[in-house]
Amino acid sequence: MDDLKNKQSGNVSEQVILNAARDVFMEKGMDGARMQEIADKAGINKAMLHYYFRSKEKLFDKVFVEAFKEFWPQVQDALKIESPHEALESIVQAYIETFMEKPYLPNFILGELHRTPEKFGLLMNEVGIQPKVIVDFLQQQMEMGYLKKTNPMEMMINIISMCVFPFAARPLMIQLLMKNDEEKWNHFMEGRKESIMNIIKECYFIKQ
Amino acid sequence: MDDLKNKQSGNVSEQVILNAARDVFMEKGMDGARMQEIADKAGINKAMLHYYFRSKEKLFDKVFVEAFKEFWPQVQDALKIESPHEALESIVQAYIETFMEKPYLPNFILGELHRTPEKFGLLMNEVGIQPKVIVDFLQQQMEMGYLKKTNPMEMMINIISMCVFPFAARPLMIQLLMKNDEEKWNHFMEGRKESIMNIIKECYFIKQ
DNA sequence: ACCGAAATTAACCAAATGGTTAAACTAGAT
DNA sequence: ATCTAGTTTAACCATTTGGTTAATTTCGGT
Repeated sequence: MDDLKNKQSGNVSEQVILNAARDVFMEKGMDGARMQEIADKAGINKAMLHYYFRSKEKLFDKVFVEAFKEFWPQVQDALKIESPHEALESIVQAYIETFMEKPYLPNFILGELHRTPEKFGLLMNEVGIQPKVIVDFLQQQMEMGYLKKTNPMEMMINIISMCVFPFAARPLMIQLLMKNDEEKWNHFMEGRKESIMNIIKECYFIKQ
Repeated sequence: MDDLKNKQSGNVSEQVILNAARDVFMEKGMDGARMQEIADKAGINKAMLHYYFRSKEKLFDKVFVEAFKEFWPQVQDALKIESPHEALESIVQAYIETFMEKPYLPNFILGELHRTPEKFGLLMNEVGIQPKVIVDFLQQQMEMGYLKKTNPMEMMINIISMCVFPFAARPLMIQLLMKNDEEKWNHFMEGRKESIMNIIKECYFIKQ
């Protein structure tokens, strides 16, 4: 009856809760999420949520940090590549592929960012995020003559904008541009990896 | 004592409520907003909200449609200009300037978009929004040889992404890139009107 | 001065919601 | 078998929240 309930090992339940919490928080945001819904999705009693994570806010923070940790390293790793072309290609790929797998993530982060901007800085530190690494990387490449000399911050914002914004506007795009065909959107985003690289090449790489 | 209370004229109170509701909904979103806070900000009794707008949802919808109506026409008007260069410049300006005045608007819209994607299509119709007009415009210009022949949808997404995304990520940018200096961010966005145009020119205009 | 309709308020209500508690259960150690 | 510490649950609680009601006020028209 109570099929695969894993009693003995406490940390299993903890992970079950975190998974359920991630799903619900990602979809509804902090304000829209309900502890009961998380408990239901985890298949446990609501009191367990508080037993493992004291409060809704604590649970949310854990989910938030975990989500962030899941995607930022991929961006950071991309910068370890020497060739600027490959590095930028990796960044574009990291953003688009990570978010293709977790389409709710961008809006989740952006929403939370507006809800509690103060808390955000602290959490960023905890995860060790420093957008300056991208700016610095671009600046270096410019100074070494591998990229056109422009404003590196502007360049970073442009690249991230083109990668991330479509995810933020995804439901709108699917409805109004893709005639409700999700697959069409996925296909579009697949192609964008290359098409964004073309823009980057045309605008930022030195033609020879 | 009760200074400038405007009793008799119903539509005045109605507008007072709508203004307060706009402020609160924009900042907190539908889920985070509280009817009491709206009433307080409007300086009236909570029951008045329901007297004029039946329910929270009805009030929210009104605010949402009104907000949308406020900015979309500016985008649409920009397309009436013949010269593609000036038209695109107007679009970039319309987005950036509108959102500079209402920095919460993008996140408000994007958040709602994820909360109730279904409702969104209906509201879009009510306001008369049709992103296809931009795509069509670009396609025309390409066929007439004024713009490079590329995927017009992709081009539109790129332009809108570069214009709008920084607003969605505004608190993050201010904290991590601007050292909490909001004015610096405003200055950055001022400059972006031109810098985005440069990208557009380089990638999409035909060089002669 | 008075009437009636619209506007406004205080008090109230039911449901939802985050959180708590005390008791019961589980499993490994002795 | 029993003890104990960690786990799980049902029932409960206080507060919040959207919404309602009935009475009162306001004000233009007569």
